[in-house]
Amino acid sequence: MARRQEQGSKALGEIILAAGEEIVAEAGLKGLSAREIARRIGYSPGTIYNVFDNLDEVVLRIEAGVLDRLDAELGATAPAGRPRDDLVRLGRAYLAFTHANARLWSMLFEHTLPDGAEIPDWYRMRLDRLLARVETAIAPLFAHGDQARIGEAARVLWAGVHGIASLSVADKLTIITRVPARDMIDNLITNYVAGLATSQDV
Amino acid sequence: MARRQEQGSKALGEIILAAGEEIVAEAGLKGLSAREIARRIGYSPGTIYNVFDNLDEVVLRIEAGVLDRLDAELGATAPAGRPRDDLVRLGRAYLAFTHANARLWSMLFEHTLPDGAEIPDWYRMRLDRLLARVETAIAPLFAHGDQARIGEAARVLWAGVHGIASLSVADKLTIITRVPARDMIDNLITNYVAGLATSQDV
DNA sequence: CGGCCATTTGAACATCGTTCATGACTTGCT
DNA sequence: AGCAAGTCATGAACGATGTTCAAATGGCCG
Repeated sequence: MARRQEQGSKALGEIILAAGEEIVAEAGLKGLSAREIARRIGYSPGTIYNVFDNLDEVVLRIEAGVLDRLDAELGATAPAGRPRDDLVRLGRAYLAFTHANARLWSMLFEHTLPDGAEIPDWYRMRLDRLLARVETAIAPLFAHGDQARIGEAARVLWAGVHGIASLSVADKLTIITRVPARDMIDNLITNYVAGLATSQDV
Repeated sequence: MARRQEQGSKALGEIILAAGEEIVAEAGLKGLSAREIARRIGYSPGTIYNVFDNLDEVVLRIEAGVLDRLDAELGATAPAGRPRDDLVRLGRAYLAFTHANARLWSMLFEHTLPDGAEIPDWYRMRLDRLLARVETAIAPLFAHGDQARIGEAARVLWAGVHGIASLSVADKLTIITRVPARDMIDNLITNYVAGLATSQDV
């Protein structure tokens, strides 16, 4: 059998990625396998390796799609120039996304490349794009053009929010009186920004 | 062949865990397999299942050992009653540990339990023990006995530090001018604590 | 109609987690 | 001492996995 390609008008690669994403959303990264993808799309396992080098590449590309969707959702909240509020909006949107896409989002951190492998540029660019949103929101707190400090603060805060969301989704951060992750993120952002204000001025 | 148990004076379970930890330290969670453990300790794969229910249990117990070691290292830095300094000391010790034990520590977050499974109590207790250290260090910033707020702040800060260390080890947080994770953690703690001071008082 | 060639296959290899009937040994009792 | 009971370890077996690649297929062009 050959020449099937045109079936859905979508390229085979996209069909594979769509099926893969579906699997991860349903069963987590552990449920993903070349054979399961093949089963769903009605191809044989070998076919996947005609399109991608290996499963890691498939995973990485699914992740890229997730990052794109996250970026799109964050884009819905336009910064208004008030750092705390803008950052809280971003943080909440981020948290909402991680909960609405828990398994897909967990994948980004459960998955690790084999030893030698490097994170591809097109992946790193997507991370930077997300960070740029945080930088934009936080920038008013710093002297104009102090890009180094802005970049650091954005990464610190972003990583912090990520840590909360991460531990929260994995349920590794419970407290007797279950404080919602949302409150924790508000707490982090509010206090961090307040702290910045004591040392830094517009 | 039976009755080998006493060989190293250590119980078989401990031998398995030691071998497992060695494997993860060398090759990461992906390198761990029942068969590889068996190979190293000179037993057959089946033996491991006489001691543990499944590999997840082995992993969880290795993780518990790592948490114990981390706790021991954090214990070396006794709090002096100055929150910012105490917290920075904790944060740096934490970061140092994660870098000295990168693969073992990454395991804690790469590994996820199958769908139904719950995190065991003896595991959760170890997390709480770590958090208690942060609570102790941060407590002076709050009104005596305000345990709820102390608990929340400790978790917020701890998760934040975790996020930085996590993204840093995974190399997912680079900035043009590579800011060291150590500076980022100092930055987070300093500003968060300063922010707390503006709203909260002793 | 014939042949080229991109596309797809599926068997094959080495690995994995897990189970469990079988066997080998120790121990304790008579 | 001899035997039974009980403990511990085995390793083959099952159904999975990622990955490779020679072979088979079928659409297209001449």
